[in-house]
Amino acid sequence: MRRSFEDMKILLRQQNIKLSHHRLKVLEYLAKHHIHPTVEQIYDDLHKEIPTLSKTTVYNSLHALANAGLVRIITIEDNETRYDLEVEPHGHFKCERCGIIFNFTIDIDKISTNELNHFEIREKSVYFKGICPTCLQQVKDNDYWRIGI
Amino acid sequence: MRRSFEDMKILLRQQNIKLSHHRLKVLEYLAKHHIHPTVEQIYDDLHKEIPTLSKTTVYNSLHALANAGLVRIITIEDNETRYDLEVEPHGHFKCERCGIIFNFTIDIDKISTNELNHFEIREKSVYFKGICPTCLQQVKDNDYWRIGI
DNA sequence: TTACTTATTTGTAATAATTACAATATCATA
DNA sequence: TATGATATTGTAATTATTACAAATAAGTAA
Ligand SMILES: [Mn+2]
Ligand SMILES: [Mn+2]
Ligand SMILES: [Zn+2]
Ligand SMILES: [Zn+2]
Repeated sequence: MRRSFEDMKILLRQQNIKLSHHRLKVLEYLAKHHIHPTVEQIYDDLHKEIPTLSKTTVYNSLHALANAGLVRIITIEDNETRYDLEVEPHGHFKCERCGIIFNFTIDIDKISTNELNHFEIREKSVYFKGICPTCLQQVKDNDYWRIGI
Repeated sequence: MRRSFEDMKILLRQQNIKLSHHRLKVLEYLAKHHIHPTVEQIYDDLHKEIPTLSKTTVYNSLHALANAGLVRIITIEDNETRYDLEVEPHGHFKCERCGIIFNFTIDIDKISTNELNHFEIREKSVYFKGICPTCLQQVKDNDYWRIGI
């Protein structure tokens, strides 16, 4: 249920957010790489293509896109913010060994919130941490258990 | 279902974590102030009592206590880490206006995780953002709606 | 107690992510 | 093409966290 690139352009136009070259490149990057990238990753990769791109512009673009509701900001670790084009509610699992962030579907409404009746909820986040299957296998092959991860 | 101070001391001794004066002060602070404080808050408040306390020690103590399983690290915003003595699973609601973080109970196991069957889950987090009842009222009294928050 | 060993604390410096801001470039429209 | 508004850049500032070595405190056994 991912939005098409054209739909996103329309959304941006509706909200009077200019479709500047760099913004579209950032958007395109997110659309191509569903890996919840960091600013660093986006900047490093795009910089190869667009040598004049600055990191500030990546930040600016992501904030503009987030305000427009096209991009979701994911905070799992306090030392890195990650960005996601998928704005439909879903959970995130971060592997503590390889760092990859996986999506998983959740029925967010099953989380009872009767205690929050008088709160206005604007955003819901669910994230898990642990070890992914690939890393579990590697860990089994070696004996890294001893060192904790 | 909060742990008693004595129980926590026993846990620390079991794990061979020394009950140093400063660590106990940090622990005591968390026990008295269930406000999910930042390092800054802990440091500022304790520093009045213990003028020789350094911020590094607050970080060290919190990490030691977290490793011992007595303290939970909460990452909601990427620019501030918060700490919680309550390690039983529960959700957090952060008010985007006043910044207060509220607890709420969740039945974490209701979140279906069949997609994560082959993952080893070590930690689950649920947090919401929005506006708390107090702020909603204040906002209604004024007309801050216009400015978005 | 004392001497010795080990862990903690301190203070400062380094790191790293993000933001602020002013100058410059680009875009949209007339 | 000219004009005004917005986007982008580059740099500097800010801020949270970590690294590290020296000083201090705590723990232990004689
Ligand atoms: Mn995602
Ligand atoms: Mn809590
Ligand atoms: Zn992994
Ligand atoms: Zn509030």
